[in-house]
Amino acid sequence: MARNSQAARITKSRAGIRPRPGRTRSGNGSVHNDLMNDEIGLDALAGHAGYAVRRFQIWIFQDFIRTLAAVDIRPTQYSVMTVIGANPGLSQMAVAKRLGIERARLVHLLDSLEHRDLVSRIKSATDRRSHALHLTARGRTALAQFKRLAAEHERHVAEKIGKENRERLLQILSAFT
Amino acid sequence: MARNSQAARITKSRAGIRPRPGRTRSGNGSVHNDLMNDEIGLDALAGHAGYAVRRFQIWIFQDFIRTLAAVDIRPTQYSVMTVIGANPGLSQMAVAKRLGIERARLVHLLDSLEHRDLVSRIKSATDRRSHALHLTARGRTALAQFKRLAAEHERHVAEKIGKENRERLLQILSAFT
DNA sequence: AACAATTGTTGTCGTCAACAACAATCTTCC
DNA sequence: GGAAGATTGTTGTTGACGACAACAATTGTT
Repeated sequence: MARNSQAARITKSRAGIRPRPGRTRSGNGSVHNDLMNDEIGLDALAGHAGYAVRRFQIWIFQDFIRTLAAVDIRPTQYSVMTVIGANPGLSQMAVAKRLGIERARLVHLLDSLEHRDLVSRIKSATDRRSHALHLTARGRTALAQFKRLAAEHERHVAEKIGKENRERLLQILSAFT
Repeated sequence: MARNSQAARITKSRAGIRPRPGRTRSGNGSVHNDLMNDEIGLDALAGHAGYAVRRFQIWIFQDFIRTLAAVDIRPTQYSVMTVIGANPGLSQMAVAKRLGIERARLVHLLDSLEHRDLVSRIKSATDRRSHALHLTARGRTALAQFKRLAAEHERHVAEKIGKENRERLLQILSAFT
């Protein structure tokens, strides 16, 4: 169903992070080509945190998606289930704020998870505007498996950048978690 | 022109990274609410590199966009101009590979930059399929200003996570640059 | 010369962030 | 107590972005 196909697509294009140019400059023998080696860079792109972070984020998400492809769970879905699992009864607003998701977006995410019988929206008795979010029984056992796979993904990260570097990175970015 | 309005939009919604919940759980007094404090978390979301990186990446891009809003340049546009500026004459394929962008996407990016007279596509004489990419005179002076603003953005990053942490992070992620 | 590969281009699809508008439902304040 | 304002979930739109597929023009290979 539409996401499986995408997961499959991503699984296909895989290997090292970026298809670093096997050969770089095409046949153009135009101006200013002082660097006759094969690397393009040395460019001023190094030293830009945003660029490195973006590339890393793409890599890490692709690995997450690939590692959890069998259960068809994407990072955002995982984070939603994790938060609900740890704090049953939260409203959609609360979950959205916690995860920095827009409540508009959460609607579709929950629709999907609810259709898969992983999460249930229970009408709150005290505030009839809001829904209390809970994992279903199936959702709870499923989440346990998701967490095992997520842990495997984290091991991939550690392999990629080093165990200590991963921990240092988590520490540096702890303010954003 | 369509992007200015978006930059303005982003500029508006601003402050600390995330609107951390002032009040958390809504009025629902439902099941399992063992934690009576105001924080939702303590959840298992800590320890997940991908989540922290995603949040950080969002923050850093928003700051970049905001800092360069006056010149209406987004991160991807900046990276394209930087690579072309450092390696004049590159083909679109070469730039796409270097930046991990699809060549299909680069077409629109270059269309935009070319319309703004920042970049020019010059038909290669040696390979008539490809275009040699160059900055225009206007593009060169513009890029110099962009780089000054980008440096200001980097200072924001350093303020946010600490100067040493920023450098450590750049070092950890250097493989992805 | 025939066939395969590459380059730029166009177009489609799905994800995602940001907004706006709306009905139903609290909350506040007079 | 009731009007005015705020909040919650929902629907829909826009734009940036990554992944793909198909195509014409051109180059490379055999």
